[in-house]
Amino acid sequence: MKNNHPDYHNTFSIDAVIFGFDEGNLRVLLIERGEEAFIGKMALPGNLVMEDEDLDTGAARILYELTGLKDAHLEQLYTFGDVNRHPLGRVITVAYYSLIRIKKYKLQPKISFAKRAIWVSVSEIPQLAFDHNIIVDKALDRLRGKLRYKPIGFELLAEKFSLSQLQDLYESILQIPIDKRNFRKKILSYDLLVELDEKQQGVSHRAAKLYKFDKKRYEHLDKLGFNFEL
Amino acid sequence: MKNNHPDYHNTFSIDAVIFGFDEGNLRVLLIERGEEAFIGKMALPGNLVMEDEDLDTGAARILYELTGLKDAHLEQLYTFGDVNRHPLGRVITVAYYSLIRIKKYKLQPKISFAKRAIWVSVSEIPQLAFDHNIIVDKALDRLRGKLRYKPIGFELLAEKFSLSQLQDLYESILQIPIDKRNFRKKILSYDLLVELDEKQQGVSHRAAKLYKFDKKRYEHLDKLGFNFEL
DNA sequence: AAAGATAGTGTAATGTTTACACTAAGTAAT
DNA sequence: ATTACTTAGTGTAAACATTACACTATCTTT
Repeated sequence: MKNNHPDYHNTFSIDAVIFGFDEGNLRVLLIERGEEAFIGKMALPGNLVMEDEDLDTGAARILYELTGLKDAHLEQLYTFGDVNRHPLGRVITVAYYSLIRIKKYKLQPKISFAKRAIWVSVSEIPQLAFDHNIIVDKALDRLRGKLRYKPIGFELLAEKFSLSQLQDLYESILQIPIDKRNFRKKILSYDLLVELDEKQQGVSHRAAKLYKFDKKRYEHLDKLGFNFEL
Repeated sequence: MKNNHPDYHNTFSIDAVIFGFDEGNLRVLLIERGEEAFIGKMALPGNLVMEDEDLDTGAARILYELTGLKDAHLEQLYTFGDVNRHPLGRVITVAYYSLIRIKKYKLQPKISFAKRAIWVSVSEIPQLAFDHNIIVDKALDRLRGKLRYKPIGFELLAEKFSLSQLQDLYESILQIPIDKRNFRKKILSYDLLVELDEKQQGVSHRAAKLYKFDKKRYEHLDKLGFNFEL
């Protein structure tokens, strides 16, 4: 079962782990594969890289073709290169990951390589093609690690959010309870949130104030050596 | 200059950034290349991966062949895949890094691909072949980041070391001054160092007590959710 | 008007980090 | 054997950060 397919000789691919957050659930973007190997199985969006294409460029292209997503800020995660990870030959894959706002995008595969693209809660991920379950686990580890010391949670929320929504995100991704007063005190102390003149709409209880993340200010402080930590 | 060499068609390589520490200097292991491209230039130890070889296995093999080093604990760093990073064709490279005790190993290339292997202080790294300066910079960033929240400094020191040597290592890699009393208080508070019944030998001043790192205990605490931080 | 739901708020106790300077032990030179 | 030199080794008080903890405010629904 090794190196026996002409198109899969000594070549490389990209797979993307795209996280979203929705109704208190962390979700991953999966496609249903429309081609061999693993036709019909769920998998991460991924495909072969072209020969005249930088890795980062290829990652953006492949994500767009398979899901319709554009402009996600992809970061490299890890490279998986076990000899037998692909049944049709030697393919190493460079995994990327990204955090996006689910509602900002409409999923729509551009090529039949993906039959459809869907958001799946991380607690309900099925058995995936290739070693993709391992890749998702690695991405989850990275996300959890990074969430504690970089202000990246905002990328998963709507632009305007309440402090409770933010706390809910941290609690649900890190799987720890957080004290409400201490959470607010700490997150506000960094002075990275801008309080808006606006409240939640359409909730059947007291509406919360909305905030947005001051990215400019964070980047400024970051350069000065400031360290975020939740 | 692209994809015009039959051996370099759509293929991948591994490069290793091996750090050592010596006389207050952080050093990187470099080879002098004995083959094209960049013959005669200094470069990271690196070579093409074989088709029937896992990445991790290939990394260990290549490091051994080019430097004589065995059993270094290699960790994946990042994958570099710009189209034009290699002048003879499309080669993506998976970079690995490792921290080792310089004195534990004798450098001795096993194949002529490397004319010689030497330790170079990070402050004196020349212009290297390919994009290897960028790879070294990335490894340095990773090392500095990791040093703060994982007890990895010990891998660079002799098995038995004094607290001053350890402090010197932190100060010199992180390029910050550290208060001696606070440093000792903190590092000892983790209870990860075993005080030995032994002192420094052959120094022309008061000899320091020697310690060793209790790796077993660290791994145990790590599993329980303990977080090291300097 | 009452019940239900979530938002929003302060303080005291505990633990951590920081800043800071002298004595102890050994070697080398006279 | 005394002195000078070099690095090892040590404690405390003040500032700061973290934790634990419970009630009132605001809005909607009935």
